[in-house]
Amino acid sequence: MKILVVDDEALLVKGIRFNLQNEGYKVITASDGLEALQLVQTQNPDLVVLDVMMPNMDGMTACSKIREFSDVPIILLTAKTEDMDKLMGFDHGADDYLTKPFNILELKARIRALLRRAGTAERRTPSHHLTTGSITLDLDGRNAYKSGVMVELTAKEFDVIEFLMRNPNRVYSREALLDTIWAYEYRSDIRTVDVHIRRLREKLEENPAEPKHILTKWGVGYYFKK
Amino acid sequence: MKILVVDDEALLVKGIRFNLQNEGYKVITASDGLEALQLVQTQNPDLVVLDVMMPNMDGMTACSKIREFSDVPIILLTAKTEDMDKLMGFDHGADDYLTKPFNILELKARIRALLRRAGTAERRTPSHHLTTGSITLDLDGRNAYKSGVMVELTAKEFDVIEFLMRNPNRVYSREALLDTIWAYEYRSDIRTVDVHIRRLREKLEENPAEPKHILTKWGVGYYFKK
DNA sequence: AATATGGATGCGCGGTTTTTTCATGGGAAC
DNA sequence: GTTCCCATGAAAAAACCGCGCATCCATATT
Repeated sequence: MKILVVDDEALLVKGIRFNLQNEGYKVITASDGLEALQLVQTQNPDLVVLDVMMPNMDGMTACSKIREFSDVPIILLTAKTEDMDKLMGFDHGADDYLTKPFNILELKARIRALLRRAGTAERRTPSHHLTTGSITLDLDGRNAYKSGVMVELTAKEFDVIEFLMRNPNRVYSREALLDTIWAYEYRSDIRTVDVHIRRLREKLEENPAEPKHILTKWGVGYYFKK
Repeated sequence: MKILVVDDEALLVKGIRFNLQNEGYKVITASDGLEALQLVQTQNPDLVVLDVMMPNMDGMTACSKIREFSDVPIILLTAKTEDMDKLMGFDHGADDYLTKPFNILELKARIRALLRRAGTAERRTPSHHLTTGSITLDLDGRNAYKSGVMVELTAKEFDVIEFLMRNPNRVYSREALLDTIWAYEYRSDIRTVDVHIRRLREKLEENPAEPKHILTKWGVGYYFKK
């Protein structure tokens, strides 16, 4: 079981890490919301402990954003009880809350409870997502997430990346892509595929010039590397 | 249990907050009727304590307006016993009344009683509402509320928005909407969907030209963003 | 029965966004 | 070094949506 702990107070994180590792959990850490978002995406933890007060992106916002693409159980930490009130009002999608300073035993108990619940209880509305590395497709909303940040895709762009991600590590010629994705539409120029690949790289790759997932097979076509 | 306390006398609010928090309740506050209306809408408290004399919108009016879209228990506070007589005459939908100055112990007792009663009553007749942001659907009355203000919807309009709000963040093509909402009726023109979406935006969005919830997914269809 | 009213539907124009096409330069393969 | 092949920028072409307005239809009113 892998737990992501997010807080900008290094000492507190160190303490939690020590305690949870003693309990047999794997622990990864982040010090702000943005980092947290990326780690949830790339490391796929089984549970997240998230502080509310943080630089870059606060815990509430991070929580909402994580919920856009993941159902991982989340525990929010807050410093004051008054903040807690505010927290409870809005639906950030957190599963549990804890006020600082807290008893480490209580945190451990709540983690156990949540993991048990997540393991048995049926998920809320089963969300339809497709994830590889830092790229996630939201099949319902027809959008993508790059390191947890939403990226809007056009209709054709989505069709192309969905097909490639559903059949990873497999090379498709431009003709094949036109046949499957453009199907019975007017048969367009073969270079059209290139342009869509370019747009996808611009939107989804960290460095579009050196793509890590949306790759070219020279003289053959394109493929999605998992 | 979350309680909304509404009064323009800051000192009194502070006192009530202190006492109720000691009792283990979460407390949120407002200083006039308008603010109260919004908080009931967005924060969904379990009980409301409402002063009658207030700027912007008095407690009686606020009470009536809250009743249009919520069954939350309400306790009205009034300064003079004479006003109380008047109050009792009209039906504002309040559940209990208290004359200032009151004993804090009495307020606490009445809150306990109301919450207990609501706890059992709610299980029998759950109120049917669907809320996101400033938009609320009244499933029984088949009307909508925009920031607490009632908006009349026609039959088809209600069908469309109800379906979209029950399945938020999910894109539906016009065909899919016609199939599910228009079901077995005569299959109308695909543009019909556009027109209903337009009407809904005019009625429910703050700025219909820049909708925040009822959104278009270019080349695909429409969706309700939560 | 005739008329009025309000909702649902159909159509087309104009502006916007997406998709496709095209030209050019730079890399990869041999 | 030569020959393909692909990436990139720009711009044309096509597709699509929003909106006003006309029409159809059902129900209520007189």
